Amino acid sequence: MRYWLMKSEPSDVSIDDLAGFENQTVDWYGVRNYQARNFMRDQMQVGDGVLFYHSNCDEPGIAGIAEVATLAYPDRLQFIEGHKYFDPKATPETPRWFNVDVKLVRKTRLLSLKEMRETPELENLRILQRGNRLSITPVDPRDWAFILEQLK
DNA sequence: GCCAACGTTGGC
DNA sequence: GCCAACGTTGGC
Repeated sequence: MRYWLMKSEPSDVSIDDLAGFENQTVDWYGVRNYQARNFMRDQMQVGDGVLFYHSNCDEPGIAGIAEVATLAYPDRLQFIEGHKYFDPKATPETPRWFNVDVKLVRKTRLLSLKEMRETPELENLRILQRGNRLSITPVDPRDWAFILEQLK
């Protein structure tokens, strides 16, 4: 059992969008970074905890709790010619990009990036490190427990 | 394998 | 819209 922070732009998929989806689940499409892909493909297990983070928006921060709902499988968008996420080097036989499904557990209050930065207990959180851009990062179990406490 | 040029991310 | 930080590409 591991814990993750996963960024989503709310203009693409927000926590409220997720709540409205069938089974409150979304396929985590569009990851085109090898490190983030490897986390999904090689490490994620069904039931892993997810902090659902709103990025590139007015109020960046953690907006809800979710969980990994499937093992990783090929991202279907890599095969769709003309699509933003099309990858000409990927084939169904040798897919390059993978995604898991993510299911909502519950929407929470917004734990803003600002508040996280002001919380000394969270200083080691990957998302707060300088220059961090990875859209998927592991979360230490103690950080997970601390954050869940803040979101009660 | 090096590294300059370019593209992307994402907070501000 | 700016731009720092980082990742990728491709010539050599």
